[in-house]
Amino acid sequence: MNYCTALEILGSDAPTLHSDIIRKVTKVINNLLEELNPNQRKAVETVEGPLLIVAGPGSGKTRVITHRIAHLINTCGIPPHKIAAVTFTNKAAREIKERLGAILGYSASALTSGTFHSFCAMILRRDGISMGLDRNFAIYDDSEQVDMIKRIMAEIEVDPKKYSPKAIQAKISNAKSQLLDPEGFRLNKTSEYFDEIVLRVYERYEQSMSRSSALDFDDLLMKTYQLLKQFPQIQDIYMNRYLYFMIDEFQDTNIAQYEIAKQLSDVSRNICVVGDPDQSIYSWRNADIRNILSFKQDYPEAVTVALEENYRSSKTIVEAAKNVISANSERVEKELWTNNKTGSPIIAFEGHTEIEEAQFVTKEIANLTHGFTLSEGFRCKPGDIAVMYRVNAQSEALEKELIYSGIGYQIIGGVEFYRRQEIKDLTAYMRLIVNPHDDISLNRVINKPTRGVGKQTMAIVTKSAQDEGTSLYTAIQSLTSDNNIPESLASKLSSRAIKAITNFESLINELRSETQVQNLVEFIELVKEKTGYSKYIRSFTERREEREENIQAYLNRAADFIDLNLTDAITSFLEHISLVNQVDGYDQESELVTLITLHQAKGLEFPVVFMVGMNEGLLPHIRSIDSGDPSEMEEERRLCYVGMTRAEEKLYLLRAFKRRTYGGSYTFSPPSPFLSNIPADLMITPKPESSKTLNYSSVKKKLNHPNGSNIRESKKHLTDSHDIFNDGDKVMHTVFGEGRVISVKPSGIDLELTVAFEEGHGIKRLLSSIAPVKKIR
DNA sequence: AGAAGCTCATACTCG
DNA sequence: ATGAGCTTCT
Repeated sequence: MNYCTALEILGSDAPTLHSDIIRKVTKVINNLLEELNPNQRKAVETVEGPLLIVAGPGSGKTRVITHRIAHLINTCGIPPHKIAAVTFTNKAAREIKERLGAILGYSASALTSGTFHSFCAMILRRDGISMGLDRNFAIYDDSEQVDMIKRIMAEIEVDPKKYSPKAIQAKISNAKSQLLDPEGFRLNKTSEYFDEIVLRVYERYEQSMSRSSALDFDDLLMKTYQLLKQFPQIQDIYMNRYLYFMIDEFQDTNIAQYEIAKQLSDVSRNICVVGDPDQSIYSWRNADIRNILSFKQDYPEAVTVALEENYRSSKTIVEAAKNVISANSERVEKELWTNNKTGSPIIAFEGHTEIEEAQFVTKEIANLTHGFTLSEGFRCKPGDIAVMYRVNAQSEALEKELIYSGIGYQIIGGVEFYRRQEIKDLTAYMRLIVNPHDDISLNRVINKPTRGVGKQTMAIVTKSAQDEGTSLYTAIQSLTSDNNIPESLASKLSSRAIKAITNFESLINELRSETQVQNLVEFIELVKEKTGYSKYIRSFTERREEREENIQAYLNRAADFIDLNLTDAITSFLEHISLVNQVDGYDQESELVTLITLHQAKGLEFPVVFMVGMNEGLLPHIRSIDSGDPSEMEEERRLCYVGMTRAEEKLYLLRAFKRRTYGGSYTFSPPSPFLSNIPADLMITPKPESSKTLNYSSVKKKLNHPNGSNIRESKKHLTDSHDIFNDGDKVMHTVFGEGRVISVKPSGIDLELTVAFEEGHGIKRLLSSIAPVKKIR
């Protein structure tokens, strides 16, 4: 391998800066020089027959996967197109291809790599027609699934207040993940009445989805399974196509995914699964950890290789993470060790509120990137730092502080781009053009902008579609055709309404037969104009710029598909919209601090990791606590483990003494119980400085006036002559012992203190003049 | 038909 | 705090 080859491999995204080139090339060459340890080598060289690789965090899993594929191609002479590697994210798939290219010296584009969902979508677009699927099927995400369920509940008169549509969606999704169609669900359901309701909805749901030529995420899997099962000749094609099948993140696959993998490797039995039970964090998405046990049963001859040496993290971090995960009881004991140096201690800090927590993060980031830090000598770039949290809402306080301090960040997820209103609207138009029977999309845009198609009209159209068992589009067609019989539902429509829906029908048909424009971007522009959506957006006063920016960003993304012919471009673009996930947007080369949820952080690594919200109620999340299900608590612990093991050199575990729940009041927030599993000698706790609390309104001021003065307000709760009590003060009560002040508010001439006491005394309200309470330290 | 205003439940992790 | 979904007003 020389520089020239390396540059070729870097291909289209080749950096322009010389130093960047040197850095990238050095990286590529280093990959080649990487040595495999004996177990890694065994995993790479075991190519025939079933193989289970149990890979701890940072144990070189991706390296093993790519080297194994390279070994198959280079040493065993297997053509790349005979190999499939299924990963958890599209990003991971891309990474495998890139790294493989670096090893091989040429791009192995013939290799099939992607997520299960994209892999299945491909199979269904190609061969689903055998089972009656429309080639142009729409893919519904969970919110569209819920929309559909609500429609059905209205139709069969089930009260959505009594039975939550979301809960029904979850049940249906769960059934599908286990390959249970409505009949299968009927045989497996409990005797609870709720299950009876779910069954009724499920049956009708399937009909409506089919009328809309739509598949949900679970359908992509279940229909693929059914297709391969019902049509052995199709299974044959794929079975012989993929002689080597690899699954990454196996601990987070569901039953349907595993069954498909088995179908595809039925002949060769060359199935290699890679996973770590300790990093299983998606059971709520129906991932089934039992797949690992099933694998051993289904393939008794399977070779198991354990990768236990961690190359990623310091001894301190590995030790701490091990102690946290060891407290799980539903767990197979597993080794994890590292030869890395001890490194710096974990830094634990409790902020007074989440704002102070965020301030600590911000200040520490500034220190780290400028060379002055709590642990001496450590320096890094903003791009080396990630801040991780349990729920997206936690990013708010962080963002405000980061903006305030002028630190650039990239946020992964949040309100996902493709889930924004205007983006969904435009996408609905695009989908409707490809597949006019898509009821959910039609419903979404038929009156956006307003076209005189109101609730009344849609109720009649819907009724007609239900009566005839057709899509809304078909119903509109028949209601607007000349030869409808007088006593039909059409007679209930005013001539104005008939005209309105006729116009919409022609609009869609016109766009469907559009042949003037040649590329996707021009086409979307055309759709925007012809549907009146452009004008509609301009008519907004609220968030107008943001909406327009979003649409511009949409067009920019569409530009990636500009080289394809229009039909292919639309299909690929829509597929992309449905199947990309949030982590796919993560830019590894970015020089910005990364804000990310713990779930999304799986598979990533950073020199410096801040985990914020190490509080009971957040991690573990209150829902898992409330569920009373011990296995949910264990999953929260695994989530904590995943977060900790992302860190290479420095790990911060931060919490807040009290947190704002939502919008309103603050609640006392105990430390996460997981913290107590970390040996004290691995952690240091910096003393909080005399803190000035930056409140939100001052940040807002700052944001609105970027050149305005640096207003930092300190929040004082006390103005009169009593003893000074502030939020966060430690106090001693003669009966309840030590506690901490949560809030202080005036009560007449007195002060009412809300104090959280230790040792089970809980939260008490006290009057400062009466209660035997004294400030300590 | 459609906008404005109201109440009410809802508030995690996501391909 | 926010939005879905309902009611009322124009």
